[in-house]
Amino acid sequence: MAYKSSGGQIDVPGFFADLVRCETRLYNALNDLLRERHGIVTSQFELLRYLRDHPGSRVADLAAEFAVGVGATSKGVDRLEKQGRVVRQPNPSDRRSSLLALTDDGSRLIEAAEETFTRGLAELVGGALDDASAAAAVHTLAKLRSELERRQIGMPTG
Amino acid sequence: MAYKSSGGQIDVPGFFADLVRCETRLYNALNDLLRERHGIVTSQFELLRYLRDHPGSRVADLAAEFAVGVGATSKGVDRLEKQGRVVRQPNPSDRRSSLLALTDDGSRLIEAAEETFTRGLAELVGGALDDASAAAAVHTLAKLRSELERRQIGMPTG
DNA sequence: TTACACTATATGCCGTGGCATATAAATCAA
DNA sequence: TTGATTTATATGCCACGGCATATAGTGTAA
Repeated sequence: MAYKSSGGQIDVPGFFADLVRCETRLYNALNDLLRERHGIVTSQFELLRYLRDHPGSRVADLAAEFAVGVGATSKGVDRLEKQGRVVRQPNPSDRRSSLLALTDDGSRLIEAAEETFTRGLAELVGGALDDASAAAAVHTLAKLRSELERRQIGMPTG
Repeated sequence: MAYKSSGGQIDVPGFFADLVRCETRLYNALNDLLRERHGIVTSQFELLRYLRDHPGSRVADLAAEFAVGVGATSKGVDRLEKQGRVVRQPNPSDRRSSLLALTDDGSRLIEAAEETFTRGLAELVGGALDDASAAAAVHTLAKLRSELERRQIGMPTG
């Protein structure tokens, strides 16, 4: 296990490897669950959930939140719009952009999918977050995230 | 920040969101660094490093390590082989598979790239892993990873 | 108003991964 | 040994993201 190196210093590459492997496996497993029961994948789940919680967002807002390129985000919205789950509404104060919102169908979908997501994730993570270190781990990851966001690290070009 | 919910229980969905966002941004930033200086991306870096540390691995070993489909892994090896960084050697005990190894060029590349990777990552993560919670976070993530691997969670179909 | 820079989004081409399938080889049953 | 099953990898088609570029709209300065 990647924990500490001999000197007691943190093994940062080992931490990164663990981070990536956990993310990959959880994402894959949640994809399977959500695809089977609701016909969406995790990235779409996250996008829909964000729109539910932040109606009227623009493409650029989604791109910044998820650290994904604006072009890719636009295409992702296209797909959800084509499926009738999201609508682009004209932005009265800037005609270059649209304000995004869920359709009724999208709203129903996200409510059902969130149930699947929350339960599934809890089961996947299981007891691994129950020990004394877990709260500290959650705190550290939140801190790392906000530092990366503050420094705008890892934002794709377009 | 996703830390704890009001009841003191861990906010697992919040933890997952932070995990994914950290992974995305770090991966993106490391892609930029490695692409600019060595012409590879992070997934290729990880594959080359694994082959350096586990020479004679097969495609299936890489797929299991990275929780990536076997087909995708095969294609990834194709690309690195085409670039002259990896070779497929006949497996004397099973002619269906090949034993993979780095070329001299691949060896030189991974040594140089590891320097970039390690320094870059340390700089990206910065002080976010220096506080008292950090060791606990590293420990928790390692534990979660080994649990997911033990339960074979998130392994793609093919 | 007109010209020019800037911004927000959309689109095209490419690389990469998932999944289904094909193929070859190994293993097993008889 | 032969035929059936399983295993390991490779390949084809599709979904999706990065990056470069195109297009439309905004803001600014003359």
